[in-house]
Amino acid sequence: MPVHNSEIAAIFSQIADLLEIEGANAFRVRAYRKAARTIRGYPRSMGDLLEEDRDLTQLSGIGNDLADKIREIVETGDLAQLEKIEQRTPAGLAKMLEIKGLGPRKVQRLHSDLGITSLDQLREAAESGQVRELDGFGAKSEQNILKELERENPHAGRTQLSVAEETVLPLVNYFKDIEGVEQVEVAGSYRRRKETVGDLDVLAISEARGDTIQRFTEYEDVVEVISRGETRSTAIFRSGLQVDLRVVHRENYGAALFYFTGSRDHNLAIRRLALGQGLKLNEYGVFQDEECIAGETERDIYALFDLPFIPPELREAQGELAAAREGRLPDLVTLDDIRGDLQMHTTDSDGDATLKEMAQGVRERGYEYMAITDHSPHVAVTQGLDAAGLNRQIDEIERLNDEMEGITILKSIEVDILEDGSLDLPDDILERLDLTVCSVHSHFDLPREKQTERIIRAMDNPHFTILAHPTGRMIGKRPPYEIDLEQIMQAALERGCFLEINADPSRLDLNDVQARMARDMGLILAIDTDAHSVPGLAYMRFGIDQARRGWLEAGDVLNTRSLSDLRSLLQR
DNA sequence: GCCGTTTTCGGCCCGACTGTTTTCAGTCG
Repeated sequence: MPVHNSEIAAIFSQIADLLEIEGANAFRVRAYRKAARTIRGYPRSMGDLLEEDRDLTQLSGIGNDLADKIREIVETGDLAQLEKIEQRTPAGLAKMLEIKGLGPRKVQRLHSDLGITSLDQLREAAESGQVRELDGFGAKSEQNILKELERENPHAGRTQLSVAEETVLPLVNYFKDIEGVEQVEVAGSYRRRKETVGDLDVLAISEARGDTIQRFTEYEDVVEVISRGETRSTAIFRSGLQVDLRVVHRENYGAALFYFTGSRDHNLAIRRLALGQGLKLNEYGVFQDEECIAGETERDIYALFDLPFIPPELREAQGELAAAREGRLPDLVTLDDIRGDLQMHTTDSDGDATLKEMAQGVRERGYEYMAITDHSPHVAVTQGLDAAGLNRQIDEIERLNDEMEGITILKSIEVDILEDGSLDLPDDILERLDLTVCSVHSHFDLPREKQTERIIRAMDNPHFTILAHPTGRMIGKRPPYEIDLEQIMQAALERGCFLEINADPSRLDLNDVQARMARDMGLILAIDTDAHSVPGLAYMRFGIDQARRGWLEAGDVLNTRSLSDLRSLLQR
């Protein structure tokens, strides 16, 4: 059973938590956390890298020590060091860190003074009033612990970007109407357009800071105010999301925006540059001694270090600084570059709108072309099209193409890749199509090698065009199936096939890291909405976000091509 | 535990807010 990167990362995170509770060197703790982040976000499995005899110390934050530990976990599924630590410091203590207000020092005190090792014991101690007697604790912190234990993990997990938008866009509008508020922007991972956000960081320029904070805490969606100071406030919203507001002066706005956009690692890298030049960088600006020498715009800050503006989507400490320094930042794809949408459904299978309604919807978005991709019969619940149904649809598309101006409808199908790698419809009907979008909707649990072979065998079919939602993952709901993506991408390159970034915000598949891997290999990706309704066509922008996070330029995207260029690329 | 245009040793980000204090430690982002 191969060990997943996420499992290795979880072991390192656990070690970091327990070491921190023990009071270990904070930088050692940080090293484990950084390694966990690197491994969790790495596109290929550590096991594969080791099998290829690759040097793991090339990875950011991995030295000889941690490389050995990764090897041990891959080979044995476990790490002896962790078991040793857990003998001293019970694993349950790490769980207590998840309670807001409890950090390593307080958890350590609960353990050493009261012998608490689990959340249940913590609850008992708090209920019996023992906690308030401890040094550094009081009645309020005891109350807080009980309250946090009552919550059913409202903060646990991350929220889909599209869902977070529903909370934050009305808030931004609310601020725009408040007198004295000059500007409002959402920073954090939201601005970096990460597929999920933990909390929301809202930044406002106002000279009436106290008043702005006050209005924030009165906002109709706020159910609980966690903190309220002179420059910032934190509140829980009805959706369960935590929103942090910072109110700053105009002259500090760029520094604050930079600081709160992150990522943390990107900020640290820039801060190191500052330190190297004898400067200090904080959320108020860049300081030479006491004098602020930049801070009003982000551009000013980057310029101070001879760097161009780095788009937020790239600020993940994944080589963007080196690229910026060497003048090879990508010219990222934008929504305006998109000329068509190559996956969508109609009432002929499981869509809500008719073919004509979808065509009108696409035309209104200003695209030149679109592909209709209803399901094939194998996905029985969607009432997919059999050969006869598809033939009828093809005729209708031809009629519509004659009738409608300003849009070209391409004939296509989302055809199932069956367990043995064959496609769900016969070649003589696939031949009539302009392209196919091929996907896995069954047998998700095949072993990795089998699943990979299945998909590559499907690509051997000359009618195979685009591999749709290549990993099958649903954000927060379903993990990706086991495949060797690099091998699949290589196979696609060799056969003139394409992979998709599915723009549905609950899929976003390929993800950012995988999209970048494709780009690095020279593979062209399609960004498709997979819309099942006319409003669903608007999902394109989430796909663009993900593509930008994957460093894609317009040339890396299939559906930025003109129709005639597209047609020639579709010839295998 | 990592890392190196200042370093193979000695650095490793820093300010706001809360609660428990009586001048500050701990937590958070």
